Amino acid sequence: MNNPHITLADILITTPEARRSGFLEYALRRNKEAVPFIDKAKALKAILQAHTQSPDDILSIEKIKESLLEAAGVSVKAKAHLSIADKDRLLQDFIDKVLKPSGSAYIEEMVYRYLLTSGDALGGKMRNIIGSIANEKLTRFIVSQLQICQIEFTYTRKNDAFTHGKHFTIDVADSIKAIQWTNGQNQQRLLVYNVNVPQVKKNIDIVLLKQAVANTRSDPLKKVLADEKNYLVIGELKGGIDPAGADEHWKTANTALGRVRTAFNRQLSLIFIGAAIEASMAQEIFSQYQSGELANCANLTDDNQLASLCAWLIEQ
Amino acid sequence: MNNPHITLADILITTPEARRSGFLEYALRRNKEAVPFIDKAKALKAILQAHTQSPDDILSIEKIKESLLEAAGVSVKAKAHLSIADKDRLLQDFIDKVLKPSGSAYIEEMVYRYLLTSGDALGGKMRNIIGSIANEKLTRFIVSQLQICQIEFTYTRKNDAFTHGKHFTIDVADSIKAIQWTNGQNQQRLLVYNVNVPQVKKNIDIVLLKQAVANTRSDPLKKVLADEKNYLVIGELKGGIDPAGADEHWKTANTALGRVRTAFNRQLSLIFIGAAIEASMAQEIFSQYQSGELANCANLTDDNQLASLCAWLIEQ
DNA sequence: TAAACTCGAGTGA
DNA sequence: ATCACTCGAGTTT
Repeated sequence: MNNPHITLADILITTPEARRSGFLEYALRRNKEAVPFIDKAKALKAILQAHTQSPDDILSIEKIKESLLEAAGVSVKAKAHLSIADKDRLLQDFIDKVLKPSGSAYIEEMVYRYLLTSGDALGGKMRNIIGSIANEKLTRFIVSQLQICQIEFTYTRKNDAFTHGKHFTIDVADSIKAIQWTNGQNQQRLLVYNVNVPQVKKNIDIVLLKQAVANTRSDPLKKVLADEKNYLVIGELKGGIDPAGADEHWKTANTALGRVRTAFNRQLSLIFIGAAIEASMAQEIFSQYQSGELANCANLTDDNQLASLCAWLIEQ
Repeated sequence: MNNPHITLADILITTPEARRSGFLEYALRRNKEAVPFIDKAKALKAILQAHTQSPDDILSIEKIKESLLEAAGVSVKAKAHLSIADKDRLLQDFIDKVLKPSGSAYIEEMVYRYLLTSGDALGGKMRNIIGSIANEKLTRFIVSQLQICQIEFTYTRKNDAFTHGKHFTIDVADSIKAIQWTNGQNQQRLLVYNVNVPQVKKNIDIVLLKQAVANTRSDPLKKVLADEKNYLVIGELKGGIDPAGADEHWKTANTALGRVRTAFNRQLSLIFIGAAIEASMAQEIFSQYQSGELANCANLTDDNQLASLCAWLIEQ
């Protein structure tokens, strides 16, 4: 029982207040992220007003072809899977069946449709942002623990060389790829985020290794990752606050952790950190924690739980 | 090896052509579903034009308060988790920081923002539709098998009484909740979709039982579901075509199936049907199929695989 | 209401 | 290009 704050399953459950606060932050951030999408829609409108008199003119403006496709309901993701013929058909259908019947309102119709697709895109973007905010919060707590314990550390953004921890500021926390330190027993420790673990051929959110590397560019790190003896901790982090997604994403995490258990011949510590934890999954998580299948766990919205987990992590 | 079409893992992999076709269908359907969202935006614009002269007038129009909140970036889902104070704050911020600075373009700004949120909503709606289309396809293949085998069956839409299969038409396939028949060995069979299995306290996509019920209203069905001896097959169905979601959703399905294995004291047949199957997960699925952990499996986009699975299913 | 279902919009390695 | 990560927009029971 490595986390003194996890004494029973119910403690893991996310409070309504944490949920409220999470959704509020989400709405505020979403409004900020909406601006460029709104701007692009306005720019599209301006181009259409300046360069078209009727729907038939639209196809001839090369620079808005992609926007036209998006207005026709095709996401950037979907585009990659469609053939040229599919896209041409969708465009022509869109012009004939949607824009032309709108008469003189064809510009408004196209911009409105474009915004619908943009809204879906904004939603996708937000989901990624929420994930990296969770990562950032974990980083802040780990760094705080290192500082409290007066452990010197280095960190790297992207795949650059390591910078001394004394240069660490809150504004770099969102781009940290790896942190390195020497623990109380004078052992090298390397924490890497979102890295492909070759033993499972899958990316893992949190990986703690017992080797130092000069940088996280492919080769030196790959060599360390290749040897399963170098692994200390592997963890899954789920930053989403939506209770409706809680069990869904825990099921995903659970299979991901199961794959690690199967792939590694030696036992290593597995951890789970989630922001949306509901009663039923709290039982499963706690049960795995009690049996040792999970070495540690925490609710990301509970500072005490998270701090305890980080304190444990840097001591491994 | 219950499915003669599943001879090796790679056969389960979704073809690029099936993917292309899936994304094309998706785009066409999305454009149809977009219409009411576009209409609501136009209606909102009309109300704003008719009843407001400036952003300050908006709050006084009670009937557009929810739309205003959505324009302010709050989804219907998020609304449920926010306090009145949160929502008031978001509304006021939206008016002060977004609409007022737009000057005379405040109506356009509000409608554009509303459309962004609507686009996310449309995306959510589409995801549900894709799921029910998959269910519908499975129903059509099962009914076809029953018809081919000249097995009489009854079906129920929603939770009504059962209707004789001779009344079955393609247009009801999307609302079938359960199908009942008597198999070759004169045994009662009941197939139910999306039903809560009390042994795991979770909903399961596909459940085959060996009891008949008069209707699928709570009580008679609940009694059958309560006794684990009545279960023959439990299955997960994943209708999504996006390869990026394939492993994600297989991981979810895998934990769901794992929960069933753990919860049931007797062995029962577990099956998996997915539309997006990638190489790596195909190996895992096939491996479970070979070991018997999965009794059957199929790629939803492959008619032969699906028909074979359905032929096996109605013989159980 | 609570709980957990639907799945692809992004992203990056 | 390939693969598999981010998570909440809907929905139902």
